[in-house]
Amino acid sequence: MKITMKDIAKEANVSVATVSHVVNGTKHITEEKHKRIMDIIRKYNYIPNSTAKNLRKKTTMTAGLVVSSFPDSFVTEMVYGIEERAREMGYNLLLVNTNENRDYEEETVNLLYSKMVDGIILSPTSNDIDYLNAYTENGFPIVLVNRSSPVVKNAPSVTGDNFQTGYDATTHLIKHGHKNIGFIYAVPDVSTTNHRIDGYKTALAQANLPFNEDLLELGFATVNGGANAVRSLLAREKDITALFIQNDLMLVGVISKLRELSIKIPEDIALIGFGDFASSTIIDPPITNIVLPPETIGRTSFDVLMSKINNPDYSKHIELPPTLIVRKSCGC
Amino acid sequence: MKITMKDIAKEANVSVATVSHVVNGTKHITEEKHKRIMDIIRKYNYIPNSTAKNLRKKTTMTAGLVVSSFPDSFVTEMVYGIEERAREMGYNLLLVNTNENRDYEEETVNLLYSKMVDGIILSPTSNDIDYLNAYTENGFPIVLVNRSSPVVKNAPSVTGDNFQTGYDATTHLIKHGHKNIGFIYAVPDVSTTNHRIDGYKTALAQANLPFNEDLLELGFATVNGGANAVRSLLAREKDITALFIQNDLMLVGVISKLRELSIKIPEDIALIGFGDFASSTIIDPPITNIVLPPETIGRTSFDVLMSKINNPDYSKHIELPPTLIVRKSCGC
DNA sequence: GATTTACGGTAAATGGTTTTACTAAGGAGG
DNA sequence: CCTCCTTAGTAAAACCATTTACCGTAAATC
Repeated sequence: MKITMKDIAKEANVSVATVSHVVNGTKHITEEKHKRIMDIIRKYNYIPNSTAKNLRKKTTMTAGLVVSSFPDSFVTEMVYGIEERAREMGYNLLLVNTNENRDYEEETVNLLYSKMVDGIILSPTSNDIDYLNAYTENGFPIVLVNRSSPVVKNAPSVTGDNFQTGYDATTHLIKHGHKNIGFIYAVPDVSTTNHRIDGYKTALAQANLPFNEDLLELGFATVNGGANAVRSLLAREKDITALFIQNDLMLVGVISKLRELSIKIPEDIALIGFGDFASSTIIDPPITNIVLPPETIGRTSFDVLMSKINNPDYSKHIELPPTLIVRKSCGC
Repeated sequence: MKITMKDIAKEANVSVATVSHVVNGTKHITEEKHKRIMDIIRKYNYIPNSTAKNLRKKTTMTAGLVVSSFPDSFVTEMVYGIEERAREMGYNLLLVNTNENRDYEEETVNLLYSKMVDGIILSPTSNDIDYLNAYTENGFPIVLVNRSSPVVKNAPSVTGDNFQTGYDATTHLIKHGHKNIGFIYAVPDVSTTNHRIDGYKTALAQANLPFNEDLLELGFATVNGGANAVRSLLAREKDITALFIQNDLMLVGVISKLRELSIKIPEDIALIGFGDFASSTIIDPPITNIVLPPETIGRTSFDVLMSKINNPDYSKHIELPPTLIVRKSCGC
């Protein structure tokens, strides 16, 4: 049978209040009683019941973390950063992966709310998440991470600067003389993709190059997804000389497929990938990537959640800048 | 202000018990009252407080997941499997990464216990975890995953068959004529490493080859860690003709370093890696890996936790077999 | 017609803690 | 000696739900 504060109090011949004060140091208790109580606590290896404590204190020191595409490598690193920062701040994390399912996301937020988490860090499945406003407008702290959404009010966000990401990658390829740049992506209708496409378009426009919608290719975020995407893209658009690929797994598929088709990288088709994964350096040719800092995004988002919890008016949209890591696949 | 069952009851002119019965379907309530109550619940968007519920019911539908080396790719896939299975079973997961810190692991188990999780899935930092027995002997459900430990009683485990992993990889290299096989690993004093070394030794013994302790090299589980490990290993042992590397990041470092030293793979040194990561196929030469199924290990471990929760006597040690994925780096 | 049984509903206890408001006792100051 | 603080300790309320035990009433059974 589980031992409670009441049991300790009884054995020590004091009130539960006194035991509570000893446990939490909320009031000075005479040396003698303090020792007596502590001895009994240790004797029984008493561990206070946080659930009861949470109920009373209306706080759980737990945050919800809702991600949409675990275990994508970017998301994984981000989760790592969030978990680490949470741990440093004495918080625990309730992790849920929605697998890009919007309805399940909504259910999950409900569930986490009912579990009385102190706040939620959410990487939404889509832009269509106005259900969140019911929470945020009531002052429940929610911060958007990685992906943002224009429809939700009163929720700070921490993301990469995806416009700049699309812009920088595209501009770099344009500088190499490319005019027909394929854009391969994995998730439609989310800010990450949309903003990168905006950046892509803007870079083209600034170079007086036309935007061709057919150069955009959606695929699954897997190796095969990448292979299939590049196959159908190349079948449709013969003049492509460069590819900007938004996902590391897809990139592997793309490379396989290009080799299979005896298309040389970067001579025939230049490549820029997204996200710095370890083997980029040892692939032939070494891959040029544009990267955003997932761990920093994660850590920052937790800090923002803390700010939001402590100050309901807190409202910032933080965008972290990308870095282009130039190697050989872009033709440099 | 948060709305409670009491508020609903008041507005509906019924007792809280009745509201509870409507919410949980625990008793039949007349159509008319049922509707009246449900309408009010919807009107206020009432969400029951799980903390109060948990306190009363002594169960939280939440499990603790304590991993030691997130975001290692194997562990990440495993976490994915666990999370997915938990979700399917209506459970939530409290995720904590101990970063190979044994003391923090102990603290964490305490914390999770106090949070009244229904059980814990733990990937321990070391073999030295007898503190766990205080929990398991009291019937608190703990299952060990990925790594097991001989000192903890009454805790089922789900791991890969690491003995076989070490044995199969080594045997394969021996068949290619290799006699001096380096073994590069990242974590000392854990079952995964120890069992693989046992398998390595057994394979050597069966081939009447001597075991040389100096062929074992410990390094950090990073790209640089791999590069450093292979450098110091080769400086010490000139005759090495094959390497078995336990970690994908280290493998990348090893390949970089070997190329830097103009050592050809597999002609000069053959390679077997652990774990199937996507780019294995596009690296030159394609990497031969021995793999264990992290997602299945994860899913299974959650099922085992369910079994343990429902039956305190449940006690199984499940080991999943490895598969050798032969490509070119081993010289095949 | 007497006795069960079923049904709908509720009061109150319960879960384990925190926290407020109060008491009693001892000490200081005048 | 009286008053005023301070201090150590405690009783009880609060947190928000679930669940047991019970109470009428009406229907069913013999």
